[in-house]
Amino acid sequence: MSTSKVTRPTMREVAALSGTSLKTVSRVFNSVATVDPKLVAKVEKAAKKLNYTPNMTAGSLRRTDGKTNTIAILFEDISNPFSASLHRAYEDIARERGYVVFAGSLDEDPAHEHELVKLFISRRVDGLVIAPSASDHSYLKPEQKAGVHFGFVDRPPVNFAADTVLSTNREGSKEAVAHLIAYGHKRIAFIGDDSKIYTAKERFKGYESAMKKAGLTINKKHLFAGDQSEDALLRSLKEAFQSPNPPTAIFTGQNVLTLLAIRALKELKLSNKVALIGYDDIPAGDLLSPAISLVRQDVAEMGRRSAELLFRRIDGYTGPVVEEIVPTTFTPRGSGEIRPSLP
Amino acid sequence: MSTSKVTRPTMREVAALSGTSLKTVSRVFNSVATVDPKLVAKVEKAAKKLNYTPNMTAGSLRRTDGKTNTIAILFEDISNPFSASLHRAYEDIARERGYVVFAGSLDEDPAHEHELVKLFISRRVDGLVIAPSASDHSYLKPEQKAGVHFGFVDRPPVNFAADTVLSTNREGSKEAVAHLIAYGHKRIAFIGDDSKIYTAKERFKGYESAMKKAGLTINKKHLFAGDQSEDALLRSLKEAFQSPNPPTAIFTGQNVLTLLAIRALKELKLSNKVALIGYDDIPAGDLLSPAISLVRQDVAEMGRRSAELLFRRIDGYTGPVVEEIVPTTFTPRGSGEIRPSLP
DNA sequence: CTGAAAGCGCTAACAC
DNA sequence: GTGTTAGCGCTTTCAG
Repeated sequence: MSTSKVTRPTMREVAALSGTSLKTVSRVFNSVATVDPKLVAKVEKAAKKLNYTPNMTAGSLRRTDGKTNTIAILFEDISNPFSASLHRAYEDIARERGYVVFAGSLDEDPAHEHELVKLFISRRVDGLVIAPSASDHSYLKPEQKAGVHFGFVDRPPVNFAADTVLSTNREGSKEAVAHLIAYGHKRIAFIGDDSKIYTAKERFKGYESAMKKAGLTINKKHLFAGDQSEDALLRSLKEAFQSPNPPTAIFTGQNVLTLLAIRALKELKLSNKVALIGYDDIPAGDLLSPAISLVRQDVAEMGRRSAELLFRRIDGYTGPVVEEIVPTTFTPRGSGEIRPSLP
Repeated sequence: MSTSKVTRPTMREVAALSGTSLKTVSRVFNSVATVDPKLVAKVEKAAKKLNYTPNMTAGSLRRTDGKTNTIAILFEDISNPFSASLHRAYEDIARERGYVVFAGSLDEDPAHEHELVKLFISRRVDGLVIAPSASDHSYLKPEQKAGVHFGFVDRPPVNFAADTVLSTNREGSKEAVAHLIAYGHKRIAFIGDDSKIYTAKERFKGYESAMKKAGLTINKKHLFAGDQSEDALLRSLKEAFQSPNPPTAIFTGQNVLTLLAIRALKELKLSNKVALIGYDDIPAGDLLSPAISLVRQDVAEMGRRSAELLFRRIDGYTGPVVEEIVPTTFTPRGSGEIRPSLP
């Protein structure tokens, strides 16, 4: 299979056809004001005739600032709703500035992260936002020194300094669990992600701290890790509810786990008996019976803030690194307001 | 705000430090087998010391095939689950080949489409996949002639020829509506997107054809367009159900509209009285009461097929343009199996 | 206000 | 096997 060569007109050809010089064409396409309108017209006519499109990559190669007007975002999985919403926020801000955005999925794999960062840097992106899976980011230091701008979102970097946007993981979780306690619950189960993940750790700490503050002891049998298979988790959840002194409420540390808990309660016919609050929004959560009470993150705002911090760096700002915290909102909708039905 | 200059080592510097030539360094980084292992080691050592990263954009500028190892995808809204799933499918196939992907949202705006296409072409992407909002794609012809490869997904191009992947919009809708009819429904409402959109038109045709085949007349008062505000649609839906001879079933032509219908039925307390089938998957659809019957598209498969077609072109294939159709699956789950409760 | 020459970082072509 | 020279399409610099 022969590989078809791309043939495109160059500025030189536009210059030749319009009877001007290469540099004049360059000026026209860069909107330099001091070009004779007559020449502008000639150039534009020739460009149109040849269907000329400037080659930005060639331009940025020679340009003093070296900018490619390109950023990259690296998320756990670009197809999950959280990542997809973030992505859109970056796109919107990028577009305002004529920037274009690369996206890649990390799948919780540090090797993956390294590889993608390298790939994007070899394309000379101006900035890179990461919701990291690697647990050490010192490998980015030379890149940062070389002028690449970094930002972190959802999870902070380790051994590395860059602007970061997080949400109130711990406080939001604490508030939710305190809410359950206020409704009379004493045996509250926690389902969390792999505790290696920053957000999972923080959310657990929130749960722990609310329990401690209320003088409640945590039953280790009521702690579930989401790093096992769905089936296994579903099974052990059901088991817990069929044991003596079962939990009367559940707090889930992430949206996929919330869906899992809903499924388990539904199968056990306990949906209206056991209270449930989930961290993170789930689609159609208000249409379920009962409607699901949630700790919601303002994902769009996180993206916007993070994008703005990144572009500020790209624009040359060299002030100290900042960490911004976007507040979560507790949204009672029914499932979190069920009172304990067991002693 | 001064713009910080990016300073990166070049092949020339690596050559100098390693005591070899520019070309040897190039060979090492392109894994040319015929380089003396001793020189390879020297080059690699120097590269590491300088933290050298090859500049792919400079490389593709000079390279004969001109490839940038970059593709772009243009979807309605990258944050919606359909687009996000497609996106992931392209990413996975792109990654296998060292390709990287740009993504952009069109927001049903042809001007937007033009602008983004231009932006991506100026970055010299090797291929471009569009789920189009423009109604005329003849503007792409010169680009195609110049060597850019195009693909279409979800909706076909107009006045333009390129590989296209669609799903069985019409047949899938027809099957769903026939299913409702088989359950005894005669007054079936249709909620569809703006009829300017290809998929909306096709899905309506499927509905129409099932109704016709069963000898049923379509009541225009039971046809709803999704191009109005959510509130307005919700209001007119409720009105229809409070009029004489209300619909006993609903078929919705898209996932957002399905959610809207669920909400309306819930507010009217008709969830268990009126049948509902939606086109497209909705998250947590199996957790609702009743669980929602759906016409599901195999989004990942659509993405995969489309990506493969695109890369085949990028690899030099010049055969005739193809249109591939990915079948939908009707999934009964409860809401579509409710029998008419009214005469 | 316009243009000619140089060169961004790399690969192609051809020498050695 | 290795190095030299030219040049991809553009912007910069500087002379006119």
